Amino acid sequence: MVNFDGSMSERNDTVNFKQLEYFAAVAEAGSISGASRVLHVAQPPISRQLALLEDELEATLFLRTNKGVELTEAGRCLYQQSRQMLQSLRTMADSVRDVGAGMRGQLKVGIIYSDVQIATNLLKKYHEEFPQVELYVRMGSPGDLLDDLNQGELHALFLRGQSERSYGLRERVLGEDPLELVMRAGTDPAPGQEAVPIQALRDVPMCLLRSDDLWGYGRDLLEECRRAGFSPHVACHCYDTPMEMQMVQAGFGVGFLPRSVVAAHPGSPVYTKPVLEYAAKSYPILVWENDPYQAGCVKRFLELAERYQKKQRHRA
Amino acid sequence: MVNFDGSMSERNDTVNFKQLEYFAAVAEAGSISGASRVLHVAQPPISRQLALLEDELEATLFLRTNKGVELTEAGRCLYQQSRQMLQSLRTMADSVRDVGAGMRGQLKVGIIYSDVQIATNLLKKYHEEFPQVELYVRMGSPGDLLDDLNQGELHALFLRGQSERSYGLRERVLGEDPLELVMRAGTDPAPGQEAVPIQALRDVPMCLLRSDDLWGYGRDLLEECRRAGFSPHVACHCYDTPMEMQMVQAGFGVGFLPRSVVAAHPGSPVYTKPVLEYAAKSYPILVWENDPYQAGCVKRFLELAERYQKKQRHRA
DNA sequence: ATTGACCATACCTTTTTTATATGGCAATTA
DNA sequence: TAATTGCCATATAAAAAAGGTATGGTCAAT
Repeated sequence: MVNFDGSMSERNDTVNFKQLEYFAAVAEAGSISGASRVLHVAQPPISRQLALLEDELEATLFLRTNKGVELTEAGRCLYQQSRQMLQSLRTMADSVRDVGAGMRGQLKVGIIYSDVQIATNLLKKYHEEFPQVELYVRMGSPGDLLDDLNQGELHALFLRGQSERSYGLRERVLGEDPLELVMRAGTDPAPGQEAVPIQALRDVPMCLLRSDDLWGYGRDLLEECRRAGFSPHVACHCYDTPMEMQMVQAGFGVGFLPRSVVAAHPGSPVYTKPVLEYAAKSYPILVWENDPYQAGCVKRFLELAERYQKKQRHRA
Repeated sequence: MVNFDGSMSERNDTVNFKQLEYFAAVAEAGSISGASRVLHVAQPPISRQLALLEDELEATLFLRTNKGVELTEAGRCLYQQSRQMLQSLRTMADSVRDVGAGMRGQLKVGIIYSDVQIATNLLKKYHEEFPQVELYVRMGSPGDLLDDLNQGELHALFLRGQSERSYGLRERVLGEDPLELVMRAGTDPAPGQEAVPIQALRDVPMCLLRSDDLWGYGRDLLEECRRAGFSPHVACHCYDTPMEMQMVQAGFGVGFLPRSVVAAHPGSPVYTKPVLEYAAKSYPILVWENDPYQAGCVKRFLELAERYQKKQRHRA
């Protein structure tokens, strides 16, 4: 059949994967009828698709003999390449499926210093379940991390919340952690005692997180002191938690931090004591964007966090 | 539509090339309707193929918004890979087309020493016209080369034929070359003369190709000498032409070779003279298998050889 | 409130693919 | 020599897939 413009009326405008599959099966079976048995497809369709492929490629791919077919040079050239191609097609499909299911992908989380322990615990569990997901972790101040979250550079943050305080985002409380005074021998305001009476802080220099960021652990303590009739001297305003630890350790004064932060430094000369009259708590929370369409691996991570929290609650 | 076993009745069993093309177009256009304008296909079919692809890959590839679509993580994963895939599919098709047309592939030829010049001339022309074909050339004795040809390790041979002698294969005479005596000053049987009378060979030692191979150039000369009433002394039977050249040059005796072989060594002390009464000729021939199905590049080469021969004939 | 741009669905038509039936060819077998 | 067998190609009708048109829903901008 020839069109009025002289061109053959084959409307097969590009090579089809099905044709490549048939072709490869024929090449491997050594005959069309053999391939038809393998593919569970009748012989004529394969014959036809092969002919279409040959038309499309303007080359004879097989020598037809009376006991099968044999690859020509062009056929061998196609066979080598089509095997790779079919292979990478399957690989591609699998990897997309994995990404869709959250088995593969990228998970980017931000962590504040106080949450390093709980975050790494949770991420460890996550990694055991989804080892193919690439983890990106960064540490920073709550403000910086929230900026990155808003710009979509991070998927979730480990922060601290004051009970029900909210960031206008989705969040989940992961646990609780008493806030305690941090000190070392020599700066202990109540040596030998289990807890420190708040009045003992009256003339003690303090090292606190600056409270002009989102909030520092010290702000509520200072307010509590004012209610108790005095305003302690803040010897040092720290921009971050590890620095506060260092200053306390260096003897600048008494700090005020979640107990777990100090507990994470076994062997350190620094230790904590509660304030006798003031049982404040800090809540590690996981914060994420209120995106109705999260990447699969982020979903899986948030689900894991939910299970984790449920378990913690039952334990308590 | 759900089958009785609970599975969805989608019969789309593998990713389709067309689906990838549509997908890539949508990703690039940023909207389905945009892609439909680019592809000259209505919007609903693209929408449908996209849905099929998403079903097949068990992943949402695009976020549908009211002003277009946006790639999800799985979509980005697919896009990166599908671009490469589409690209290499086209490359593959082109390369197969090239092989089919004889523009690309492998051409393996065997050459006997006497034919080096004519062979390299012809191969040079071929290479200029088909620079992408990889050439494989080997030199050897006619017997070895014919073995390789029969085993399919070589596509064509440059040999010498005695006028109408045949190898049971296809062959084409490429030219003609007078057979002459080879000598140097000191072994010249007729110094100062243009041609050597055959009787002058009576007591001259000769260096000839051994004649137990397919045939040596010397065999017919020896017969001619016997007809002339004498049998010359063969000082040295040479297994190959270059060795004969060396022996002649070393002064072992007089050789008998195609003139062009000696002419290819300008500056050599060796030169040729015809036998006065005996004007034998050697014919460079191209020999190939009588294969009804030659690789494209071999066909092109044989066609070139035909044109070359025609031109030579016209010239003569 | 209306319009416009977009995507999804329903439905019908066209194209493509498949399966069945059949014929030709070459090699093996009776 | 004739028959059989296994192979591929072609013709044709049925099934499947893809395309086109019409239409409805949603959201944002007018």
